[in-house]
Amino acid sequence: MTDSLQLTMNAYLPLRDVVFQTLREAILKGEIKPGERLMELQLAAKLGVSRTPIREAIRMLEQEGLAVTVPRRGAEVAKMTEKDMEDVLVIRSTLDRLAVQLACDNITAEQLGQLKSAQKSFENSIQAGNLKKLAEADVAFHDVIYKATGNIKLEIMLNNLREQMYRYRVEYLKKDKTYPALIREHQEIVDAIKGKDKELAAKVMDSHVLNQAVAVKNIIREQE
Amino acid sequence: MTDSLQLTMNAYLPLRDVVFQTLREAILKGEIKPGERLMELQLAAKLGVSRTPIREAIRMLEQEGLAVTVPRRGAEVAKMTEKDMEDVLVIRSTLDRLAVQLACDNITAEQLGQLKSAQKSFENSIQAGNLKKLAEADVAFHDVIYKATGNIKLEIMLNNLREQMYRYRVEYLKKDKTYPALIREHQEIVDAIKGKDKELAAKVMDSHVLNQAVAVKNIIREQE
DNA sequence: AGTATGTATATTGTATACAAAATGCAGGAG
DNA sequence: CTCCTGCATTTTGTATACAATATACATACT
Repeated sequence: MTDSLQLTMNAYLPLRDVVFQTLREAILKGEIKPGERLMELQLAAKLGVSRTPIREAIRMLEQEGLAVTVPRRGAEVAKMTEKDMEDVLVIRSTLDRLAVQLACDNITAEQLGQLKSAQKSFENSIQAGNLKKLAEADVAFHDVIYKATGNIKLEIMLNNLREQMYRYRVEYLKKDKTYPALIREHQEIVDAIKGKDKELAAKVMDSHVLNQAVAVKNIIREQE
Repeated sequence: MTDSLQLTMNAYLPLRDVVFQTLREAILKGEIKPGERLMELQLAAKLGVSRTPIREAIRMLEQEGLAVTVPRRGAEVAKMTEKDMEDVLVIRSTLDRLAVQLACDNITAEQLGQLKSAQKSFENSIQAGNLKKLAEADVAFHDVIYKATGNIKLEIMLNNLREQMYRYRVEYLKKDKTYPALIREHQEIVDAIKGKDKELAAKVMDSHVLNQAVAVKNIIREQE
């Protein structure tokens, strides 16, 4: 784990929420690794709070699938096996298809603009070789689509599913050099949504997600 | 709320888990109603534990979508609007289709047997006019299918989605007298799975879920 | 009468204290 | 040398104490 996890004491949010966000970020960025233990006293000391908000944050991480706890032994960052990832990908591919189809129906002009600019920023990040920006732009791209569905529960679920892959996906973006393919796929998605062609959109999104499956599973296999 | 919520002090589970299960049950059964506040001190007194496990249980309920909390005001049982229910149903219908198709591929002989006996018990409950048993049999029926997918994450998600409808669904089972249709639908699903006809299974499951949509939404509309 | 303000009370937020279980290690028996 | 046992330490589980905020009601002012 990084030595100094720091709380960004923003607004007047309950500490549990701040702790939750902090730990979540740290896990997703890989600063705390799968299998690493989440010890309350240690975290409390590191973050300068008491155990209570730490414990509540852990309960929340648990329900998000980012942590696993064994009674009387405590929590650790959830590991994902290849099978887990496969399971998640099957679900995600199904729901992503649904999402993009709903987006075809419900997307607003403003959101379409956001989608295009996310796509632009994705391309730029690749040219600039900026991986952090690249990942962010990719998240933004899909976020616009999720929001455009008009189905908040779906948005939350898809964000959660994406989250579970994210740690591994960052590695994949580093390794996989088929960026042109990614750009093309994104562009096809934009076009399909713009043309409100639900069938096409679903098809393209499906292969977009499935393309990642192989790569991400390779990453996991290496780690096992 | 019921006056005496009681803890079933089973094994040596952490209290937070016992509290969580207890509250969850109470919410699903309608013993604690949507919009009702979940006050820590009150619940702690009622269940004979301190506030700490109550708080942790609430954090878990929150992530399951069964409770909503406003900082500095506390938690209450989540209300569902008609729109919420529509959103959930869209997702559930998609994932139920997926589930039944996966089940066609992966179901074991034993599970097929369980499916048939769940179906039997469903019919018997209707004849006996036992609503509690009826609801349980229905849950069991779908549970077998979820388990048969071999995709644990999917199983968890579908259980969660079902859970969110459950409170309203109980009412619907009381009102809606189209039991023969339900039996027929279940039988069609069993047959499709037995014949490993994925297309048919998906189609039947889809209409099965969608049939409930109208009824459940009516219940909600009445309550609003 | 209506609004504003202050105060009491209820309730959540956070920290800490104490209890119980798990873990690791040392020392001894075989 | 290996395995078992028991103690010390760590860590979680639960309860409680204290702080801060929100809520409700009463009172005063316009």
